[in-house]
Amino acid sequence: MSIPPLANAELAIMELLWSSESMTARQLREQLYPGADKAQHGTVQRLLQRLEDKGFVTRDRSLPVHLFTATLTREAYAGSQLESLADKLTGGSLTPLLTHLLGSRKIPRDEIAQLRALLDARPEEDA
Amino acid sequence: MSIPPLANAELAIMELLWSSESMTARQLREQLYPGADKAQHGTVQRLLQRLEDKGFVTRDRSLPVHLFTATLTREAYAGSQLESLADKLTGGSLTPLLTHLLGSRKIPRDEIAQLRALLDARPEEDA
DNA sequence: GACACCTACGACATCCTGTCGTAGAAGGGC
DNA sequence: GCCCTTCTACGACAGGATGTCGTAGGTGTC
Repeated sequence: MSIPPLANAELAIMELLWSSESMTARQLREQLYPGADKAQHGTVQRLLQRLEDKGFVTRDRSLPVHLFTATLTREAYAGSQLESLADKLTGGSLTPLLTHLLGSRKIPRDEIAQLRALLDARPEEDA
Repeated sequence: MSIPPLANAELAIMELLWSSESMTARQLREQLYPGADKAQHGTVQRLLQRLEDKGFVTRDRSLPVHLFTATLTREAYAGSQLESLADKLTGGSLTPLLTHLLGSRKIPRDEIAQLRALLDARPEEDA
């Protein structure tokens, strides 16, 4: 169930797919390599295929020009990576991760309010 | 300021250093490769040197047998990795990371209580 | 039929990681 | 003083992941 991490170029593609439902390889290439004339066709294609192999994107093969879509939301991916991090470093517990950040006050106040709201939205668990 | 991630073997060494102030290379080797007689000397030494190059450990060179110490606490490392994750995926904001986990109720109830306590311990930020 | 565009995929250079082997320095026992 | 053991320093290497490119082959349009 653990979702593998994405490398930079792969993540860049996912960012684009997350921002717009589905895209063709050409659209992706134009976004990622603006000045590219011919060469980077293969690069984008390769990255997309590897992302497909890893299960991060699906392609609609019924069209002559495939349409690529992300299978995970950014939130789901981010959440799974957070989970991996917690498993690897703090035995799955989130508290130690946040403790340090809160202690060094790197978290702005409105973030804290949001987090509190998140916790408050959960079902009650007293004692 | 971003702290690079650690690979598995490197992390294993850091785990040991985090658990006991400082250790010699021999102690580390005995923990990591219990049955090893001769070979893995170099491996541990190499890993330690690379960790030193990256700034994760310091060694006391004044002794004939060097003493290795972690320069970061586990919490600091974990926090920085969490920060990197947030920067890379959600523009530095933690809320989207936690939203998904909370929504899929992967967080046990006592964790939530701890998190709430963490937030409550912060200086008040009303409005 | 010719051309343009697409997909599929092999190949490659590069980097990182974990591993090992060897060379040299330092200390202890006799 | 000499030898043996243990340590450090570091070059070298295999494997995997990543990003890149090039080429072969299909499909559509004019």
